[in-house]
Amino acid sequence: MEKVDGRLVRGDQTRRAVLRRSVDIASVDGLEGLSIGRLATELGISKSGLFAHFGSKEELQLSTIRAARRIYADNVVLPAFEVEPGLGRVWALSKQWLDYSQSRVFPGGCFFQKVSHEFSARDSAVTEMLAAVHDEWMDLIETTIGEAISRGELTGDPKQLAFDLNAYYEAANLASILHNDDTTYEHARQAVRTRLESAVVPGTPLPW
Amino acid sequence: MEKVDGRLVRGDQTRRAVLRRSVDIASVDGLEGLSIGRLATELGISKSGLFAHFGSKEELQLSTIRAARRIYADNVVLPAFEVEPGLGRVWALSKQWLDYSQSRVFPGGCFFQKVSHEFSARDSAVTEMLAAVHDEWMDLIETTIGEAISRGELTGDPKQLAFDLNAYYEAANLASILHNDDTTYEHARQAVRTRLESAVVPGTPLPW
DNA sequence: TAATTGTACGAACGGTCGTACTATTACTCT
DNA sequence: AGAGTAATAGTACGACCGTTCGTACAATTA
Repeated sequence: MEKVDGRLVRGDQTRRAVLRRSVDIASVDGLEGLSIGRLATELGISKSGLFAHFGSKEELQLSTIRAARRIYADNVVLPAFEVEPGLGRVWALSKQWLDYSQSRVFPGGCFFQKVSHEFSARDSAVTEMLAAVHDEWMDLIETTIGEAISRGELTGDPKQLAFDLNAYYEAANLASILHNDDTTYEHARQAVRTRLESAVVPGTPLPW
Repeated sequence: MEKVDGRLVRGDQTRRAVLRRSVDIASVDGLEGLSIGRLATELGISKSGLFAHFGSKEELQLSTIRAARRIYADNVVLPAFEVEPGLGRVWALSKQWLDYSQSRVFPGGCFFQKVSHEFSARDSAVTEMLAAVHDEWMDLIETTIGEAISRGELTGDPKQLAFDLNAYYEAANLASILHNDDTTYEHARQAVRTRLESAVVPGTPLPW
């Protein structure tokens, strides 16, 4: 029971407020650095009241990942999908991703980069969900590239191209946060353009 | 006072044993997940005795980074530097890095990837040291590429090429750990080869 | 031999962690 | 209006955190 007549009931409002704060904290301090007591204090609610919404720390972490996924979809995927399938959409996806990272939709940079590294070497439900999200994302790039290939705008191995593009995104994200300097995004944008040009079918108009 | 007649004294042996374990733990659970109590228990020594060697948690973290840097230098940089400067060395550096990650010199994959993400959005002495190590590493790649350019084996912007190669390394490292599957290293090796071929001066023999 | 230093120890400190229970408040529905 | 339920708060817990302390023993130096 989350909605009544389309209106949010009290509990769900709290839940949303908690998760909105959770994703920001986790993008900076990780999903372990995200502590229930701290979260409650910052939101001005009781620790036990907050805890009751999730039942366990792990469930809070999983819910936080789901919330971050929605924000990610809204800020990266949806805008890119307003562009027609093909090379234009591949470029839009790259542009949206780098803008998403650079504009600090999450204060600590890409949420998923952060927490994926945090849980990468463990074996938990959180790790599994993060691996699934990573898979989902790589599949999405590959599919988008596949559409461009079907339309005769790109050639080559979509998996390889997806790997390369994603690598540029991630590298720019880390370097920019670590050095608090976003000149690296230009390297990434240049890398994307050059890599796409190497795979583009002659005669195809370039979207940048 | 660390050595007597070239022999290690007791305290330094302990210190080394601690750090050898620290880098492994940190590569899996991060530098915050590295707790003094746990470390002491695993090594069978007292918490307070261990603590006395470092004086603070932060100093333990900094020492751990220095220890990891030595291991990194031994396993990645030194082997590559046995190859003559030029394209061959650039390739050797890439190969060594991917082997270093794939062979799990650190059980959690690349130590620096892990902890750099962990501390990237913070502002501490640890963050500064990690940023410095990252800089040092990027400079090393650029210099190595610069040598190949001076010898007329490569063309283009060394900074851009360094960014691209490092991006392939990092992306392969994360994907392989997250999915517990090392097929992604072949994507990385292929990406490195293709990228180098795009910058190689015609007539230069390829080292792979 | 005496004094000093290096190394490691156990115990305890105040804090924070996640979690479990019980009470209290606020809202819905008949 | 009163019962019933959902949401929040209060309190307490055991475990672990980094850190400090006083102490014991061994090795080095005087």
